[in-house]
Amino acid sequence: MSKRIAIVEDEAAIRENYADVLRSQGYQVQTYVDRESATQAFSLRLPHLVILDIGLEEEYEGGFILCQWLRTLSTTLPIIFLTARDNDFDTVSGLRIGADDYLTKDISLPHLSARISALFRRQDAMKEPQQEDHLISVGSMTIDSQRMTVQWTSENNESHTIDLTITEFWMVFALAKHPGHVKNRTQLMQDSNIYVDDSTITSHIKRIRKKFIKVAPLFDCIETVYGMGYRWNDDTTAANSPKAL
Amino acid sequence: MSKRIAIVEDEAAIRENYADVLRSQGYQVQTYVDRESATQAFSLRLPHLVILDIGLEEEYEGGFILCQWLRTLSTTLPIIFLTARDNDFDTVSGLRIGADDYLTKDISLPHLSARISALFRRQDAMKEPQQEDHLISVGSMTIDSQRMTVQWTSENNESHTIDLTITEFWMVFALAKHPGHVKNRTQLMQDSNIYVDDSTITSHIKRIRKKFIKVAPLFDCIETVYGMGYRWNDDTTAANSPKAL
DNA sequence: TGATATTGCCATAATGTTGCCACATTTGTT
DNA sequence: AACAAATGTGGCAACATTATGGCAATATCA
Repeated sequence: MSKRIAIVEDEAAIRENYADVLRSQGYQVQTYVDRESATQAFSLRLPHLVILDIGLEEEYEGGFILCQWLRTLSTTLPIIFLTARDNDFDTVSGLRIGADDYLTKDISLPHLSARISALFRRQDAMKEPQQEDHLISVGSMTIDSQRMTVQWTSENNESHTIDLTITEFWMVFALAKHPGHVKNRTQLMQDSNIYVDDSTITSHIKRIRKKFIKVAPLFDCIETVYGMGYRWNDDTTAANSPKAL
Repeated sequence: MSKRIAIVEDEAAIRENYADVLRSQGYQVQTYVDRESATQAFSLRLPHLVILDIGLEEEYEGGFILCQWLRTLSTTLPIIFLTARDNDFDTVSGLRIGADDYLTKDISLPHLSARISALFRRQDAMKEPQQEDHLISVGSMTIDSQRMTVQWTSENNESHTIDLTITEFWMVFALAKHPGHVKNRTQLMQDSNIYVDDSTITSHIKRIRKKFIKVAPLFDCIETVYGMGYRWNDDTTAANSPKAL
């Protein structure tokens, strides 16, 4: 699932040099010699980043044309010009046309690679800015109500997805929404939109615990409060809890 | 509503020069001399873009520190380093720290201004949903919403056209637009502009899957979420881990 | 117009989920 | 310690949802 980078450059030596370096950084790199082959490939599938030379063989401004055409396809695709020409006029034109960066070929490879990862960093950061609403984090657990998924991050920082059914999901949701608060069986039923026998709630809790323990053997966030119901104990809550029985 | 740009720079001449130029471009510009005053102002309200000098009076690396601090406040705020130092080491460090661009002070003003507007253009483009984009790539799939075509690129890098009907196309589009998000049957109906029996949605999914599997036998991007609906599982989405808050 | 493609829906099979029971275990009380 | 109440566990049947193949109705196109 690494990012795909496309390089459009007519000079073979430069092209392969950059391609090799980027491949060694873990990117998937495809190279194109002229505008035509690039156009053809891009209309089938867009890469995650395009690096363009301006002059392409006969086409003195082939890169510019390609950039403009790409921008009609996607307004968000990152485009970098990488060219021998070093003059403000070209730079400004390139940026105006919709490039995200404009670099000259005397750039060092670490520098290029740093700019690329900065561009990707920015893109990833922008991807989900307003996602906060659907995300609820409690201790090691993250609930996403849009994806309807629950993720558990273990101590070694690996994150596992807990595969819950709808009823189980709503029950975890109800418990985790107010960590430390005891919910009795009636409340849990209401929150999960079911009306059933008390024993059924017990069964659900049983299955939920089992699913969590499967990926986190030490899981004990669902505490049973004898005679009252259940309570979600996140790691921090447990530490701050004054009474231990 | 014009964008607010903050400049943090200790040399008065340079500071005012840039500020004037940017103001003439229609931006609201605030200037700060040292890290302390900038920190104070940013705590109250973040600008839309920050331009930083690295060396601030006594603080040789004040800009770096400020950048790191800003990144803890916002991962998306555009930050540009503008400095006299011209060496790769600083550039790469700056970009690593989370800057979006790193420019030297000998840059021409039109060039600077072009870079700023390119940065804003990118930000604005990412804010809007991909509605505008004709081409959307999700994992191995590329959707052309104008030509209403879907391409699938297999592992051996061959690309196949998936021949979908209009209804099927809208359904794939609706699912792939938010990879990982669960869509129930009602939502799918709305997105596909049809109002039919639930079972009909099941049938459509069946036919869509069949068509994908015909060219990609291992296709399993459409996951059924029992009792909730369907979800498009992009290869990259699965690896998405929850972020720390 | 006929030929073809698309669509909605049904019957049936396959699968996933839920509710609850019997029994074991724990907890709180006398 | 003895007891009653509450909870944990495994399992299973009932139920709900989805998958599949097929067919008729409708739409589309040559």
